[in-house]
Amino acid sequence: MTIRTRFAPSPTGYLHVGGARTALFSYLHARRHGGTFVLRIEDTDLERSSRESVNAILEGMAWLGLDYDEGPFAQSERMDRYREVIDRLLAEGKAYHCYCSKERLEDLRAGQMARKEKPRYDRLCRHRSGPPPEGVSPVVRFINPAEGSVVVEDLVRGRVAFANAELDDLIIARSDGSPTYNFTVVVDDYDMRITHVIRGDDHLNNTPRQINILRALGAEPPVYAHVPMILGEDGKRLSKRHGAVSVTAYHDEGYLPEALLNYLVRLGWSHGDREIFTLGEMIELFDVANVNNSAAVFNPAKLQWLNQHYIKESSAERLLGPLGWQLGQLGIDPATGPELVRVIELQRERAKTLKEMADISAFFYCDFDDYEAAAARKHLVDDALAPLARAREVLAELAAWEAEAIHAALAEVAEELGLKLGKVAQPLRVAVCGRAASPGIDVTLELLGRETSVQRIDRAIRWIESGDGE
RNA sequence: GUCCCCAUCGUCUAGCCGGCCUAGGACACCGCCCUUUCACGGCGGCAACAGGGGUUCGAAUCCCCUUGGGGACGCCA
Repeated sequence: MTIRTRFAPSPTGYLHVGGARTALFSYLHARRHGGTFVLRIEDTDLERSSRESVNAILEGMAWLGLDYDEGPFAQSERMDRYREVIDRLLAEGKAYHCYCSKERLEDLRAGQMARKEKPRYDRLCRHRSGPPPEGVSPVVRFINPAEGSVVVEDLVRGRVAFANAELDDLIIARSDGSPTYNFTVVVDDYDMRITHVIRGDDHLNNTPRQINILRALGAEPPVYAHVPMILGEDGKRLSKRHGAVSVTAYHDEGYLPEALLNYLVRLGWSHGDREIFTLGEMIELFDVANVNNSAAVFNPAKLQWLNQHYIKESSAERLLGPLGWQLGQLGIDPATGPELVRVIELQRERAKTLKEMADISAFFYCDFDDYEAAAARKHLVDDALAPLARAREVLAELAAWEAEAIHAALAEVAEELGLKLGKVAQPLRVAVCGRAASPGIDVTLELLGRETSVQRIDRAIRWIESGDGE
């Protein structure tokens, strides 16, 4: 039998890193075994679902490169099918109408909590006789076995047993007739012939209910694998207040999808001491059975390290698109300055994100407004006037405008003035970049071009002379 | 509260079918080196088996309890 996995997000927001990780695991499991990866949109809650969220999820998946073989299927388009199965369960006496009001249900719950019991439906309507109450649209409840237990043989958790006595008759259709989550999941996984359900830990408790429904339908349950949750730094479930959690936010912040994927796969899974995996390597090595069983704290610093790693390892061509996009966000058109590939080669080891790379490379393409305060205070001082002026003269006359010649010229200026190279290079750097950090001053000047370099040196000299730094 | 799950450095983890562990790697952090700045790189350092009982010649590894954390308990998914 060929393996079929699925990712089934509900479109109530953006693709979350937690969701992305379960998607990745499901994807890897399918790919690893030459199976099929299905994408299903769980939008039975029309109130909270939106088209924008669906698009955001699709975009996130595409950016990460998690391609699916079937779907996206929308549950909202399968309502007839759910209705059909509900009717069948009703007809077979495996489900019943419940007329209990929300108020009664709330009171019931409150009373049980007060008695330190687990809140569950008391099955009043299951044993109700006589004509149905007037004017009440009932919900449909599934008849859960009252005794015995359900054993889940979970691929990551191992054997987990739940007593049926802990479960109640859950609602499978609302009073408006629409089906609920635990029911649609079951019907879909069944209809779509899903063999392996890989999902978040938070669904482990739903599993026995789903298995019971599956059995009532005469179906064999799939294999389950419940992967641990991702927590924030405070140990609480990861959410927006922990910072960026949506996949697109990471794109916007200048992360490479390969870095996010690599980070995510190492959250709960490992292969010896290895840290770096390409998607292809993950497919080759990943095994859900090796997924950890404890929750993991999301660590942005490590993600950043991986991102920097991939920035360093990628070809300059690979970074062209993403960096161009970042520059565009700054209102810069890369065509107006030095060749982007050359800039990338100079900056790739100096940035943890592409956004940062755009920030520190902007000066190549447009004039900056102000000098970085600390840098100017330290380097654009009276003592810098002489080296700046001399460097300006020499550079303006330089025969060949290329790094080697520039370096030689600056070294000569330093020697001539009896200064260390740093005393020449640093003021120059601040003059042309606006900050005290940049690639080597020689290549920086080369890429910037003679005209711009000289202009900016003049500007710095005027700035010092006018005492703007005082 | 009830049920379910989890528990190795600050974080991700290796180890987990017991001895090779004076517990390994990575991130972060701290030093040193390289150096025209910032990075990169190199070298070194700090730092953990939650606690208590068992089982055993021997436990991070197996069992139990405690504690701590997470999750579920909805006409949300």
